[in-house]
Amino acid sequence: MNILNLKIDILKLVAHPVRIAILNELSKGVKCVSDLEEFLEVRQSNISQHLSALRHTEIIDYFIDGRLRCYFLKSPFILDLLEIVKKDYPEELPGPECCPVTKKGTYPGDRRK
Amino acid sequence: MNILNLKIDILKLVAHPVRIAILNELSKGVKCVSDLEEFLEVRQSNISQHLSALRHTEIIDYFIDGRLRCYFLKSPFILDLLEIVKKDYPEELPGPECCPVTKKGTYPGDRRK
DNA sequence: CAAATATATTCAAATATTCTAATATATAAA
DNA sequence: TTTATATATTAGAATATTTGAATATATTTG
Repeated sequence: MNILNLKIDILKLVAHPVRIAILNELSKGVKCVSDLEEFLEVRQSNISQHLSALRHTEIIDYFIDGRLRCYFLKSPFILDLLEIVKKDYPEELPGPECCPVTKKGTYPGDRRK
Repeated sequence: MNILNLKIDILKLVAHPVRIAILNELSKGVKCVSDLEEFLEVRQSNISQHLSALRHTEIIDYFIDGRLRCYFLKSPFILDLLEIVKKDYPEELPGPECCPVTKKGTYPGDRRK
């Protein structure tokens, strides 16, 4: 698998409310599954399923302390991603000038005869 | 819809090889659908479907020149996203110290008795 | 060792996504 | 005004994702 496709798989995983909440929590530090259960309103097995998916893409890893599995973030890409997800974007991009009512404008390429 | 869910929907859309290729192309400038057809190996109707999805989430917009629809990027979030997708991440995050073989470590929270 | 706790896995149903084929629409050219 | 070109929409099949329920596994405690 090439790098782009790997990133696409990661984006797909992050694009889920429960998984993004898990990742956001792990970005603050090590958490065990019970910690996550405390603030996620989904069943335990479902949390484990999401953690499993995140593990398989090497986004997270864990160590064991007794019967606790302690998860932590492994991917620096995720930190950058979480950051722009939290960032506020009040403005649209400037964009090419075109009439906002008729949506008419001039194509800049060479396809026009 | 709140801001987080909007961003999640956007991530879901970006997490697709054809759509990310389209967005990457639009990040370089205005392109009409035929321009996109030229380097995407999918059928025209499929490209239109992807463009439609991107329009509905307000990621892109278009203007019309004759029979050409000229698409352009509207969302600054996408520019930041494309940038980190292209960025190289050679290192893993440092992570908590734990034995890489046994995966044993010490839970930092207060759940341990 | 038995019971309790923490977590993972499997399976199946429900739901969502993706793609192709067919067709529709709008503009321009002949 | 017929025809060609550019693009969009719809419908349906194929595929993938998500979740809950049930169950399995490992560790600790009594």
